[in-house]
Amino acid sequence: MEPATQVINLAGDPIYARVRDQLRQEILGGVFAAGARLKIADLAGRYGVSQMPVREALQQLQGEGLVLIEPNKGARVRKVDEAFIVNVYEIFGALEGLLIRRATPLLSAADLRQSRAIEQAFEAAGKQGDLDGSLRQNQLFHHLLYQRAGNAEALEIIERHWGLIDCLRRKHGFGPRRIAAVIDEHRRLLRALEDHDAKTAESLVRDHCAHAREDLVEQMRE
Amino acid sequence: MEPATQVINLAGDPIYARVRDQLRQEILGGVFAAGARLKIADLAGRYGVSQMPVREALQQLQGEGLVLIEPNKGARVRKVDEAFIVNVYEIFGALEGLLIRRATPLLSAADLRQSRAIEQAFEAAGKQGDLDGSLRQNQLFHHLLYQRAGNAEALEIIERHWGLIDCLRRKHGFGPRRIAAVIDEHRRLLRALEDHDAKTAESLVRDHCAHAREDLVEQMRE
DNA sequence: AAGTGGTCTAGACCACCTT
DNA sequence: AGGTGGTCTAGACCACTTA
Repeated sequence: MEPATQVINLAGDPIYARVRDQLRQEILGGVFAAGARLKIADLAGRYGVSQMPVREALQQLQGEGLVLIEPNKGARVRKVDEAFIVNVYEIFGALEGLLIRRATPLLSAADLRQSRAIEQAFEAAGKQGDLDGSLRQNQLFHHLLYQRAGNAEALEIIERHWGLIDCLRRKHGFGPRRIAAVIDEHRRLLRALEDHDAKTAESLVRDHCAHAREDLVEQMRE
Repeated sequence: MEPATQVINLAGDPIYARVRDQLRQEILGGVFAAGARLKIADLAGRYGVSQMPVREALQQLQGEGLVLIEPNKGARVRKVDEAFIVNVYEIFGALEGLLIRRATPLLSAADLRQSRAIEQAFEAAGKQGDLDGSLRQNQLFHHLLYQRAGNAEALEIIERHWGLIDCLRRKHGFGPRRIAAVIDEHRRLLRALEDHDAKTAESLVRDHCAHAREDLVEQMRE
């Protein structure tokens, strides 16, 4: 437990953010068993910080669904198994479907042009096997479109869980044919958006989420 | 600003919970203007507590969408206007629709019996004009059904926003014919559930959310 | 260059569980 | 009653903004 990886404050962002990010990675990496107690004092010692930033990090991870806090009782690791991934992707499907449906009639020609540009950057990164670039461009692509729906609250919920899924993706990667499939799905989505066909766009996005989930679950099984 | 309502710790629950609940009520009650800075030191003084519980309360209210925090910048009140209410109810519609669809095939005879019993308690409270009882039974009714979907993460997101909507309901009440309409919608939902008709149940729940939103927005306009 | 206000630390306090 | 561990306080620290 004590071979702690010290948290160093290189950049100017708060310590609780670093603790949160590292703790997320360690939970997803299996350092803490499912259901294990996360004792604040232990974590504070482990990361070389005091208790408060740890508390804040735990609260934020609870918002992502990774951790469960009971008042006056403490925090536990929530099990990140297939059921959990399925749940998160079900939320994605429902909310991203909603957002794309609302966004479709509101997209300007400039929005569509920018989406195409980002999609091309995604394709370039994908073809080079640049996992990090792929994830970044992919998020940009979806974020731009969903933003136009004008539902900041729904977008926030999605983005809160996105970091978690990205973390798993970085660990497990994509399946051999998944990148090509994503490109195809993105292109079809762009076509539906250009036609202002909200219904098709919604069902494409829902399928997109379902396929992403299937691929991630499959990668995690290996 | 300083005629503070002291937070007293009557029961055994944490101070941050009380600060959170009172701050929520005050934000929704219009004590803090939309977009106003929420300075931690001010709030700490106002409630007679130190800064940390205020920070925690703000974090949780951010999870509900009521407050926006920027690291190293502070917290602001998010405007609770019609657009915000619409956004929250859109999230409800998407997620509750998902949960009832998943729950329908899994409901046991005992579940349905219990739902009917809660629904009858709701009707009794409604007919007596017991607003508090109505809200409580209504939440119990939905919670029981959604729980069976087995998506704890989605349920948590819904419940996190429920307190906020309840707070608005307590303030503005229901429209003259809304209680009767809710009873009708609940009964139709129960019938669909008994028929294990997930598709109908989902569309009933989505409509239910839309109608609830329309009524609340109308009540708030007065 | 000082001021404002968010963030962090150390330690006290207190709720809950065990004996 | 004692222990464990979550919660709270007071004040120091530091990031960001004004001039």
